Amino acid sequence: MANDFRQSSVRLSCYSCPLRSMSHFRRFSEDELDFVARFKRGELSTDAGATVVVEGTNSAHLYTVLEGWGFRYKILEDGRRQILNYVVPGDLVGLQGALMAEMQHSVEALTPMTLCMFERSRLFTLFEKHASLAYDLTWLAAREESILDEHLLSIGRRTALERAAYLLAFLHERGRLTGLLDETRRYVPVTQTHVADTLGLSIVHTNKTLRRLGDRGMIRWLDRGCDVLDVEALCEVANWRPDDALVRPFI
Amino acid sequence: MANDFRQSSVRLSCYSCPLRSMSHFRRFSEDELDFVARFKRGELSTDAGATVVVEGTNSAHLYTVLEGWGFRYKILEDGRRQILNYVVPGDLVGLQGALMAEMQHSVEALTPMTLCMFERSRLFTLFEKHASLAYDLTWLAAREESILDEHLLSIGRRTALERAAYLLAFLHERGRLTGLLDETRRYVPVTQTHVADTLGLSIVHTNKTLRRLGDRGMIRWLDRGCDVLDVEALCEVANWRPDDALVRPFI
DNA sequence: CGCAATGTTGAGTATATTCAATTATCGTGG
DNA sequence: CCACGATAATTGAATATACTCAACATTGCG
Repeated sequence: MANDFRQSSVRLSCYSCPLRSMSHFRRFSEDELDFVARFKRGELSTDAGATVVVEGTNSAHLYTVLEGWGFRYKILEDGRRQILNYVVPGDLVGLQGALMAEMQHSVEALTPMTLCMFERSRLFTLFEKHASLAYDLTWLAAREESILDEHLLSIGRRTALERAAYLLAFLHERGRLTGLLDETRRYVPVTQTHVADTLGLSIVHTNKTLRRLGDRGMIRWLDRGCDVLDVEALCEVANWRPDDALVRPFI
Repeated sequence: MANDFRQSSVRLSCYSCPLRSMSHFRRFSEDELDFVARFKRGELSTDAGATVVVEGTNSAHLYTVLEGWGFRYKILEDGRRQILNYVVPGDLVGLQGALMAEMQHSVEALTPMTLCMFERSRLFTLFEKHASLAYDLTWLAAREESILDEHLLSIGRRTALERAAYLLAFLHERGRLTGLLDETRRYVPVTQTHVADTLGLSIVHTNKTLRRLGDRGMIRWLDRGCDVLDVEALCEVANWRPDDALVRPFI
């Protein structure tokens, strides 16, 4: 439950970064790759359940997710928790802390994770020397913003069933694009408590709502997660279409 | 109700921009100011109720708010609307459209507004020539993200009363920092429908909730808006503290 | 003046929460 | 190996919260 970090034994070189070979991420020039390789300062491996970033602190580091699922959240004083968004390979973790005074949210691993670590103090150099990478950073921030917009629409105006359908379709899509899910691996690793804390519902009502999606054959709930059986149907219920941007930046 | 744009007769020079004299916004170097002055392509003046940006379109422009209040929103096919955030002087409008394929939300004016217009096509030049301004752009995107995080926490996990208190404290704080509100002008220009669509509540329930805040002497509802009488008390109810960052970037 | 938008209120209904109890699964230690 | 506790999922019942419907008051504007 507490922080549980392992020092990775094998360290990946940016030159052979497995994410770069995926069609979903944009190609780098040799120049950009050289810079990022020098920007990188290490790797962080965590167990499932580990807290990677703590609200109110200010880490000297900035991360990119290499492997695994995680989530960002905030809690109120009395313990009420709201999950803000999920992180998957290619996502930045800790940009806020790098730009502002301190982190305004925490990040926890859903599965074992590997993160690529960068020196916060060298971020401004990136802006000075590599406009294209700076542009990508802003792109990533703008995309996070548009995801949060959709989440707000969901929690604020969709019904419980629509919200649940949206969330699972959304997670399935993110997992699919980043190589975490495919035709055979369709297991989204969240508990019903995570779903409840994302949708702004109680666990009991979340359970009943997920059951309804299961009854309609759209998902199959297993222990600590579910298989997404029919993404199209989920999108239909939620009245949502995934963003069809083909390539995305990645630092 | 429809788009209603006026061509401004008097056009402000960036060198005498009224926002720059405010302590809330960071100072520019002469170099930066020169660039922004050339980046600027015009001004947009709108009436209250005008739609400045339409979801699904892709304007050739990017804006900075100079005067007035506005809001960003999304709607579902059947008309359900969710207000995502409010815009005040110094806020960027249309960054998403400038970076991604198209706008994922609309923007509407709450009061008459003046916006400073920039050429989208020249955005990349900003990244190439002015790292400090690019950094500011990313900072603004990250801050928008952290505001949306707080909104999500609010809609997802706060009670109706807490949500309403948070929203009014939040709007009052934003207005105060950007010169829209002060000791004498404390009128926040939103209808109860706007509040409802921001908080994810019905108008009827919003009305009853606002009345409770009024009964406790924290606000006084007027026609199409309210006076915020006791921000401290609102913050207390919401269990929220405004961000105490002193200066912020502004392009 | 009359319409349109906004704000208000009460009543009945629907949705979602809390409380409480039960089952299943997994890993740990005896 | 099995008992045990911890976490997760499930279910029913009572209650609270929020929504819809409907009617009416108020204001500003053409």
